[in-house]
Amino acid sequence: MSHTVGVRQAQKQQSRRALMDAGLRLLEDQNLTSLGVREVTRAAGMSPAGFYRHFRDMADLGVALVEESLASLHVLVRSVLEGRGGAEELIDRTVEIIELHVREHPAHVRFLARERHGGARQVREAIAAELDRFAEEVGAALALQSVSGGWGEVELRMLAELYVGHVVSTAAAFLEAPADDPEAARRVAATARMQLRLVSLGRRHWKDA
Amino acid sequence: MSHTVGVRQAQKQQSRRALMDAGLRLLEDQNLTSLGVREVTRAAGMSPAGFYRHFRDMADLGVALVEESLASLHVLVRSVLEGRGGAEELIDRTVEIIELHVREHPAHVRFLARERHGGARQVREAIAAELDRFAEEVGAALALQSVSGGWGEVELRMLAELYVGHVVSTAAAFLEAPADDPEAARRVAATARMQLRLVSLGRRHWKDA
DNA sequence: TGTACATCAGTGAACGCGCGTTCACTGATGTAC
DNA sequence: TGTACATCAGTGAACGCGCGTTCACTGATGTAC
Repeated sequence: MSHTVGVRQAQKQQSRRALMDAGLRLLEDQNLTSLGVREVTRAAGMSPAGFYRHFRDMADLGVALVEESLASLHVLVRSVLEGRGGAEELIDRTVEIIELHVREHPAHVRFLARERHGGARQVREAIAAELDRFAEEVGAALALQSVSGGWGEVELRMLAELYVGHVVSTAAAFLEAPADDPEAARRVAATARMQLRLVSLGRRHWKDA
Repeated sequence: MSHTVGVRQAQKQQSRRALMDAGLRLLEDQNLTSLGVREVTRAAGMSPAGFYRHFRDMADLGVALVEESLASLHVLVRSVLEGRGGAEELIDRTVEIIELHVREHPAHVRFLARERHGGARQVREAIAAELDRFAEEVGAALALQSVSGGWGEVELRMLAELYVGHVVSTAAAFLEAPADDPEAARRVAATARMQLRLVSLGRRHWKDA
């Protein structure tokens, strides 16, 4: 047998998960600033005092949720950037991945959209910092593409931010599409693809001007 | 003298304003769902019970704030759309107007950004409906431009949504730029202008493809 | 393997507090004559 | 203009309630020998 963590530590991990899962579920209908310690522990089947064995306060749990949510987003960004193929295929694939991500992690996406401009500074800053890192990563990937020949750092960054902003908008739009209306999701996808195509055209002619 | 409203009605109006102003101020640091009746009335210099002479509950006050915030946004959208001149001038003017608006109504803009994906459904829906109307308005204006010759309804709508999304992102970016760092605001403006230029290029070549 | 002690995740009771909402009221404003 | 009554925005007290946080505790798990 390989090394296993102690039973006690494993149980603690499990309780922490229960708290985070309960929090994430409750945050589908409310903001972090109005989420209560008793509310979360009740939903997680734990006594109120137990909360403090895991988190200093609610903002602390919020930051933990940011990390988790962004880790899953990171996977999305990477898989988009690693894509090979022509511009059209890349665009189709990107939109597909966004839609899939929203469908598989709706609570995470909703949490990020909600708290990105929410009331808890720590959480807001954690999200902003991570989105910034994404823009950097995207910028580095764009630099490698032949379409970006002769582009300066500032231009690459501006384009990267345009893309990141677009991903955020599109994810939010998928989230708002009612689950019982597949047509709405299809419209969101079609719009996102066209918008990416238009941006792609702009890129190709940027150095003509 | 022309007809004046009664003294009583004018005083009531004033109290309502005091409540909305106090609410807007308090909402700079927190979400609507965590804003309290007692908190707002305290800040407005009124007894808690007085609140109910003006609003049914907090969400009701929230909706009133949405209407006010979007009325001021509407002015922004119209003044952008009415602009005449070449593409470059239009872009410069648009970004200037966004920056000015954010600087003059920071609390309104912050409120909209925060509650757009916030916890109160009524408020969220009020904002979404109004942003939709903006997109429609922008689409109608785009249809009149010569660059859009031969564009279908769906294409115009997709472009309008791209623009509205960009305005929202840019406004949020201006908001996040520290007030004591004019260089940060200048960077946001420069990025926004470049992005609009890139989109503009994409538009011009859309029908070539 | 067994024993004696240490650790610490989770408990349950207790605290003081501010909350939302209701109620009968007050007194300035409005209205009818 | 003056008088008598109606309206109603805002008050202040009261209610029951759930909140966040603390505390000494319990008992399962971990560790040293």
